[in-house]
Amino acid sequence: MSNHLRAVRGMNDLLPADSPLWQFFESTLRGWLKSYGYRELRTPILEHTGLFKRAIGEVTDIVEKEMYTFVDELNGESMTLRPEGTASCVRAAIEHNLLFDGGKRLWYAGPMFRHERPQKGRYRQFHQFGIEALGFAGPDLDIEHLLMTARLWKLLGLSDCIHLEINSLGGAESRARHREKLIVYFQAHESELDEDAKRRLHSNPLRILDTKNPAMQALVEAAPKLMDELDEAALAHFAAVRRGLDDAGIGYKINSRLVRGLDYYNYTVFEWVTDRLGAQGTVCAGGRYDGLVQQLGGKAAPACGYAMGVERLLALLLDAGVAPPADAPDIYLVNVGEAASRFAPQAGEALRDAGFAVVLHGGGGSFKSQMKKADASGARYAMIIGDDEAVAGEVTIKPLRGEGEQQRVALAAAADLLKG
RNA sequence: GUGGUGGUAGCUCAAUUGGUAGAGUCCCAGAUUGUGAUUCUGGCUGUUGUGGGUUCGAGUCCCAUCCAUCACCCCA
Repeated sequence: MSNHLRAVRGMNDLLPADSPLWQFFESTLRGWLKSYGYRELRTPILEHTGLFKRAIGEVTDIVEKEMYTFVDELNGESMTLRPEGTASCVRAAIEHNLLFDGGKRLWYAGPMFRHERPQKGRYRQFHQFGIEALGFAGPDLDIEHLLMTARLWKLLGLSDCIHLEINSLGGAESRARHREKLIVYFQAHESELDEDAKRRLHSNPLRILDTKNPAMQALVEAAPKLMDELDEAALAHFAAVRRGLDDAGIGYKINSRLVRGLDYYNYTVFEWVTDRLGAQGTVCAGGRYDGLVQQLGGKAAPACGYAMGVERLLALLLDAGVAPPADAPDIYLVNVGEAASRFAPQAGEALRDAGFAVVLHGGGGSFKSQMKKADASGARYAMIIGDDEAVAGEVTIKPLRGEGEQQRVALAAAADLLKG
């Protein structure tokens, strides 16, 4: 541990002791996704830098200072490790004409990369799971996404600690109008702005609304509201989304300051947040991005989607005391002696043929130490083979967990004995 | 990227005003020469995150650096 070889900062090893929780999470997701008819899309982890600049927005923090961008020395191209999943999905959908016969429901999962200062729930390589519904207009897919996430929290047992916040950003014209009014408003109060706000005044005035500075709360409260700029279509869309939530009995809070960090969003945006993870409380977030497909060179198509942070959800599961059982074989095969060590692999294969998970003791050792390993493995049964069993073609089966006597039987009868 | 706190055995932690680094657990062996999980006995494990400095002497004080953590920032 004291040597100089370490993982890169902010990038973590996932150890065998951690993987049962990941596997529980992933298998829960697979069943849930299937129940909504979503299909997996896998894209490369590396893309041309231009994709993210165009999709996410040149002046966002992600593009300005958080991307792992480098020049491929072999051909001079600028490459970027993906900081999020939506851009790649849309790129792939356009490239392969996935929308030629109508809308598509897609999901993806995998590592994303952002060069941020690590803290709990925020890593430089982190994992996202996300959904994109491409080619669907109208509020029905927005509603579907909110209902399905609510169902997932229930499946995971997290409903009590996650709550929903929604907002509508309206269309591009509304946002442009609002932006101008904001700039005028904040310029009139420039002396009251803090450093961050001054910096954002022209680059991203919407984000000033998000400030946590208590001294600016009153100023922000009185700022022009985006909601006042929404046109009829946007208001109707938002009303329909809210009605869908009401119909489903899902509680939510309208947060007029909720703005997403990526430029491509319009209309509905939402975040599922928790108060149990400190500053990194957003566990799932997304919204509608009707302009992105066309913006990236495809035929215009409406779309919406969301992503969730896997590490954050796993932290919540851990916090909630969810602990899937560790991996354990059905049978641990103890073998002592030369004849036994030749017979043991055959016995192992025979039991695997019958569907059992069998760990063969390796590396020799005394009978006693092998029994200790058998117990520590978590196996339900120890299968014991000594030289006398081996010569007779028999095995001794000893239950390690419950009651029951050990029995010695012919190998051919062992599977039936264990099943009965 | 900015500021605060912290790093001692695989794990959880201890070490009086600077005086040769310790316990539990884990692991290994034995008590029981073919029977685990309990008990008893014995044993192994460290460049005190790393590199410098002050000092007769540094886990302890100083500087730098790395990592973690909390907040900011950002966002999943």
